Amino acid sequence: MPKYNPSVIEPKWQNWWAEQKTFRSPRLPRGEKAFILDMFPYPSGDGLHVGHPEGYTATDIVSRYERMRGTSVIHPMGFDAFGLPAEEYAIRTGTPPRESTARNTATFRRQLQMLGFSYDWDREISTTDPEFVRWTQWIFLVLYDTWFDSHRQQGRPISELKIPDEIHELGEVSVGTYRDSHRLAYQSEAPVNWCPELGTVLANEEVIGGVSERGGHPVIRLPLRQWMLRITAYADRLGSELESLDWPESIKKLQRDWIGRSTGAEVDFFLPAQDASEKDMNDAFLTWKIHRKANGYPAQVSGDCLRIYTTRPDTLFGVSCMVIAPEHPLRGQVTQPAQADVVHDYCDAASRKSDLDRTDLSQEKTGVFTGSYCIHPLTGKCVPIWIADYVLASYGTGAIMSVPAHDTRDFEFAEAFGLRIISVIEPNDGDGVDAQVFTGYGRSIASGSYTGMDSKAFIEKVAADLLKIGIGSPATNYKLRDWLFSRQRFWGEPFPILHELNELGQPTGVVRALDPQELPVPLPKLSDYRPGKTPDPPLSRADDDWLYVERDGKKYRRETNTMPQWAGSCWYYLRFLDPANNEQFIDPEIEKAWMPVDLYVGGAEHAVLHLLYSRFWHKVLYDRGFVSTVEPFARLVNQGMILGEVEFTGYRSSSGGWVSAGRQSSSDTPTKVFSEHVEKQGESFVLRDAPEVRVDSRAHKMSKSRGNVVNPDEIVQAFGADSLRLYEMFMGPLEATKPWSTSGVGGVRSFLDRCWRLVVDEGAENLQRSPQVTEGRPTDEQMRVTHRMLDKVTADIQSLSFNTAIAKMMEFVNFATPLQERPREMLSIFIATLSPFAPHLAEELWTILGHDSPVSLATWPLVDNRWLQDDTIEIPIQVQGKLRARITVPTGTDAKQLEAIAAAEPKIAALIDEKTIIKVVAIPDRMVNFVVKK
RNA sequence: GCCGGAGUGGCGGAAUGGCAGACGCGAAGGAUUCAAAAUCCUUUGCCCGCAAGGGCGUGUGGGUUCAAGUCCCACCUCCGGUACCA
Repeated sequence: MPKYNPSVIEPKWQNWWAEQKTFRSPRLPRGEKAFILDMFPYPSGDGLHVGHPEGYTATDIVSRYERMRGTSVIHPMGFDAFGLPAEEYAIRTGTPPRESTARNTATFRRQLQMLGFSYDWDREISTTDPEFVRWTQWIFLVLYDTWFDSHRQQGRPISELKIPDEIHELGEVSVGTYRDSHRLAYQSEAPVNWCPELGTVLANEEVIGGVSERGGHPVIRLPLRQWMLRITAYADRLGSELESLDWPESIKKLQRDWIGRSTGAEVDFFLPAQDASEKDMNDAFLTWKIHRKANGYPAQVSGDCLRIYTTRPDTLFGVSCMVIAPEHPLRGQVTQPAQADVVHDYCDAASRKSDLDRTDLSQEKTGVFTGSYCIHPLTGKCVPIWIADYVLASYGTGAIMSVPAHDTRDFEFAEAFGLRIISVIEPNDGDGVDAQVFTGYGRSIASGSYTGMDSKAFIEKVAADLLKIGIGSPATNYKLRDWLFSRQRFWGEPFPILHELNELGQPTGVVRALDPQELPVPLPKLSDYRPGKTPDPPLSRADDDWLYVERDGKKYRRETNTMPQWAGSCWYYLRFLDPANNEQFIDPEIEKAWMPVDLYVGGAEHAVLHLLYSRFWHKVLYDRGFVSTVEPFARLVNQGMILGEVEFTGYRSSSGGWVSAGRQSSSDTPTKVFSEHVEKQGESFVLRDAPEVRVDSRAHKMSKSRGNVVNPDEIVQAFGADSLRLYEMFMGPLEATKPWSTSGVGGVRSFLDRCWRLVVDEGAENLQRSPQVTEGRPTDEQMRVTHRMLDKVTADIQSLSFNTAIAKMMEFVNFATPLQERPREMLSIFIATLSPFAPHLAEELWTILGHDSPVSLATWPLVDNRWLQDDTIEIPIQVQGKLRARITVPTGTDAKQLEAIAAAEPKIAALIDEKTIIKVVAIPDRMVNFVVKK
């Protein structure tokens, strides 16, 4: 009784593929190439999740299909093993990260291999391999050695940075400082996001709503020396070069919004001596204006004015006050003695607020008056200066002009402190008139010589006017901040950087990059690798042997921060192409031949992290001539999330009775209800035994705490890898979020059983071909069904519509199962078509059908178009757009004939009899519609 | 609040503006079996009807069209993301 037994045939073919190196890719592609890439996983301690195989199966199907079409395919896999998840696991289980990572990686590798993915395992990489780390560090040196030429919009070697004469004159140290201030990798001492719970600082992108993206821990602001990457230099290109990419629009938009380019104007407000008389103030203001007109708008602000950034210079006449951030550099200068105490208290409180507090309390605007005034450059009027924490120091100039009539936040601020609200824009035609605050564009009122102008024209003109008199300038700003690139954790790449020490062992502030030949810098051996409660990195506890080095007679201390999780993933795709190269990070010939990535599949959660960071690195490598493409990932597809099985939830009150869903309060306990106790009533589900009680029906995210996590190992054991692969593709569109259903896996398993029985004689003693498999020619009908299936599956693979491809193959099996004679030729086409989806079963059946070489290397069957057409076709006939009858006509029957045949159809004839036909729409091979007069 | 995405049978889901519900799950019936499992076959959107047949149906309300799940306008609900960026 040879039944379909995946637990035998799956390992058998996996071993065979591994031994034969069936999926090895050539060094260079021959003919067409396809670089098909998955987002490589973090080998966490929990093993593979059913979400992983979804994208991996999709790319595997495409890879196998492309290979069968004769394309040179590179389809690699590796592990992103540095970083917090692995390290947290290591700490939790008390094992050194390298050991736990090795173990977790082994589990992931085993699970991936168990699913029969056609990776070229000879190209496997891990970001933690010293050889990989070496090149990650090398790229850091490239970043360190690059400055951004904003005129050319290009990164260039630091040696090509022109040193201004006045800097030269100041000597070596100043030249060094000048260079350092232009490098793409630089150190900065600024308030950063410190997460005490994780024991590290985090990048902006890793902080969401004031808490850490990973773990949801609170984050506070702390000034610290950190390594930064100047991603903001590339902001324009990261935005504009998205255009050409075949990515989901939603992801492009997410990136554009994150970059957050805005245009507007900078305006300087004159800051007079506060104790001067009104006349002196006016004189000083006039002198200042004359000076500005003569010398133009200065690039650097001096202390005699307050510079603000606004996107709406057309509201300049509606200013009621200036607001500066608590951390603004002019804070001390503008704070009058009488206000010093309140200002100090306010700013002190603001600095100690966590980001979470700042956002949480966002409803109520707070602030303090400084006691100072500045002078409006166009009206000459005095404007009070306030401090408020709703203004961010890190954006624009850290100061704004507050226009309560036309900005919601300014309005709230003005309301809270009773400030004047001056309306300067009238809506054009009643849009938004009833709102308290009008933030739209319209016609200017009470705006001096600009009164009556259209907002947009105003914006252009005033920016130009201000530039002419040296008081303002058009300006562009970005929400994107420079990338905080260092972490106070153990499990990451050490920086290839040395800090010079003086005779006393104190850092001199001079930094020295290692030579490429000195790489990799290994991680030191530590007995305690846990993060500290303070920002002092674990690496600072390393032995002196590691920590201190001597070069050219000078003593140095190594950088003890490590790189963040994202470093390795920024460039791993390149290393896959040339994983063993120990001369260079990649051979340019290989890079040119394989790049860019033709299909990149992964989760949407990386939309602004990994995908933005790696694009940035890639552009730097491109500018420096190390890679040949501007963008790394030509086509991106996000697979949707797989939720847990649908659950019904009822609510029980404290007295034990049921509470209808929607009416429950937080004191009622959610209770799981089994589906057999539930029925549908109208729009909602209710308890079968108590129909007045509604229950919620919903699939939830898989999580350990909910206990709805599906383990791929168990599914493979119960149904086989081919069933898991097929089910995940059959659930619905790749990009959709969809709930898991174990009985659905059973469904595709029985489909595979049916495939097996098409070929194998289950009644026989031994494994042998079913006697119903014949050598004869397929009938015309069989050819039609087979080629139509093939045609549909081929098209669906190309559009990644795997669910409908599988449905079509199921239809084929439904057709073929009752056949008493099943030509081998027909079955061979089917098995070849099935093979990218269920490769193990396909290999086995292919062999049983008598083929010598594996189906994985077979040629994708060619669609014969003559089988796609029928001789006759059934056509719906409508009257008044309603389906009334069907007729069968020869394919290609023209409209006139079609109309005649349709009108003659008895039922139609009865319906249109004695009625006036106004119009007949007859479309050959489609439909006929009679429009009649009532 | 803002930005995405989605609302189609009991469920997952199909449908170049042209026969709504392909395919699968579940359910019901039958064949096979001593019996069960497995397998095979049939039915399965809702309502009226013994039937033939008819009516109603893609979140709601309008519109465009000979024809709308699909296009346009307004709204509702759910899911996901995001939060003072001037």
